[in-house]
Amino acid sequence: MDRQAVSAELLAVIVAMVDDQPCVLTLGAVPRLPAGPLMPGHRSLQAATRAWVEEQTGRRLGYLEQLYTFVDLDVAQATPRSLSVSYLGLTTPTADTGIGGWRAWYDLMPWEDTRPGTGLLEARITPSILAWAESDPVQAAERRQRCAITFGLAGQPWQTDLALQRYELLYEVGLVPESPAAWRLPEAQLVPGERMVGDHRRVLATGLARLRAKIQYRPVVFELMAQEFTLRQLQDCLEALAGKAVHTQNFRRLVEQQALVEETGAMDASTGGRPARLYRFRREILQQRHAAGTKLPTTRGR
Amino acid sequence: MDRQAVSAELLAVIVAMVDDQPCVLTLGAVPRLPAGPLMPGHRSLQAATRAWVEEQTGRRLGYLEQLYTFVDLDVAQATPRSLSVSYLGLTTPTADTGIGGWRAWYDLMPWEDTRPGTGLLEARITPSILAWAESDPVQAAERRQRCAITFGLAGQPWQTDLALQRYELLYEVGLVPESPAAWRLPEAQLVPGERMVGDHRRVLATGLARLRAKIQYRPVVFELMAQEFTLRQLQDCLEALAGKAVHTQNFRRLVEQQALVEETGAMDASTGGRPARLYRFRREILQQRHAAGTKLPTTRGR
DNA sequence: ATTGCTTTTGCTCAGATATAGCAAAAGCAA
DNA sequence: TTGCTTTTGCTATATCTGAGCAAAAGCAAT
Repeated sequence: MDRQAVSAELLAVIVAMVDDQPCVLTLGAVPRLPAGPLMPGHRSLQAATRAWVEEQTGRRLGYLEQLYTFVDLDVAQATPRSLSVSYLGLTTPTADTGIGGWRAWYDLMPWEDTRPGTGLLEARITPSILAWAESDPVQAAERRQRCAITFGLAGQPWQTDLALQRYELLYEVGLVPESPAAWRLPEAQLVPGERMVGDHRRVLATGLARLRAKIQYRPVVFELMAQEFTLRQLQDCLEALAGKAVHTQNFRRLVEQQALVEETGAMDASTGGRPARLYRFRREILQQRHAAGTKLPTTRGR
Repeated sequence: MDRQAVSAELLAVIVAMVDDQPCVLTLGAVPRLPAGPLMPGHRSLQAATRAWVEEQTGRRLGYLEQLYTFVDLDVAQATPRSLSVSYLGLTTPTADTGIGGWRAWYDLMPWEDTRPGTGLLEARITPSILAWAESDPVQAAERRQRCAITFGLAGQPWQTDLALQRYELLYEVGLVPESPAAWRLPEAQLVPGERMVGDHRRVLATGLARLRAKIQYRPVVFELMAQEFTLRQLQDCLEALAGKAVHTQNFRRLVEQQALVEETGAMDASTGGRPARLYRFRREILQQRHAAGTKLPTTRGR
């Protein structure tokens, strides 16, 4: 049997909030995700990932979940060469920066932040992808639909967890420099955002999408929060992760109703306005029921 | 660098409805999942899985999605030996059975079917796991909670998509024969259900859980249905997958409201009662919006 | 002290959804 | 025609959700 022996590599998307910005742990000048090969002595893929990240960054990891596995082909022979198993990890930032550094994930994919601001979508991306859609008369209708769904055009809602689909579309259109289709466009038209080594930006998009989806049905945000926090800080964190704003009062109602948090009794007066109560995550809830996440109150109006 | 070369194996949980029973494709006398190594010439993991399943069973696959990747350890040296990438696939059964055969998944894990019937849970499982919980005074409270959540005891609702957690609990308690803890119990106390090769039953549980979860937020059931079907057949299918019954009228309202299906105009008179309209899945919806799945109407009372 | 600004917190209201049950419609079989 | 089955339509009630108003509680400057 022509069974193929390949090397296996672990790849980690490690997320933390730094200065109220969602960041990802990267290494090197051209950013790359922490990674390392599977080696003898590793008892599991998860343990191996932990070991590599901790060795490369001097940081302890909390939450860690498997993302996706894909195969790297040998370019010349189109033969499997190595297997990459990617993981998503959540932590709180520590004082020492270790070897690696935190990089704001909206510097790496600015189009994922739709909070009031750049106008990047309207000004740059929408025209480009729509032009691409029309450029092939046969598939135009289908392509238009795809653009509308992934980027929330034509009355479609913006869906935060379609991050991967959006990256794939930009890649296909050639709007990111790492795409083979990028030569078709003048460099000035490319979408801003720092590129990464290999297909790491794609893996990052996968992690982003997974995190945004997961947050909605499992209480994982708290892995990113300090021990004590105000509801506003929690909201800011979720808004930063989702890249969109939510209705404050409804958000509070949702969180309190679910009994995800409890008051510590202390207050935080450094808010600039009325002092806010401090809360902590009720860890017991993980054992008391199969707790849901923090659904973001949506807006009706488009 | 002591980089480890391992072999990679693909493993597939292929599901179809056969005679209104959810079944999984297995091979061999002691059931095992279709599998095969990653080989030169395979362009992707997904393609490799397709190839293997089609070769081993002579069956074309429709939907296919990656489940999970884990590493098999060399028992003696605790060194990684091979990587298994598991997939979940959905099809409709064809007339020819190929080499493999369909096996009802509730024969493999009877406890996952809670529709009126066996009383397996109350009579056999609940007492055993509660006894296990109490057997360690220190962890008793915690264990009791875990049992209650995973198996829906003490007022907790039964959650269909905790199939993996339930299997893991049974494994830990030693109620399944493949568990190393099974020696502690007399064989008559073991939970019924055919065992599988290696840890395939665990992989099956993973697939089951994923399918049950996925059905709720993406319209994948239709991959298991015939071209045309009555709403009752659709409901039967979902009930069989979820292993629990739902309120018929509300189910119909949910499905129609979402515009997931459209009438074909034809009727099916073979129902035994009033003839039912035939429907088909509106495939367009996949392109028109990011369509949701068929949420199962819940019941308030426990 | 008062005014203005900010943020937190409490509350309400209308529209939408969900659960549950009643009952008629439409077939077959005895 | 009667009894049985399944499909289908409809309604009452409870709950949830989106949206907005406004008071409470701090700080800073006047």
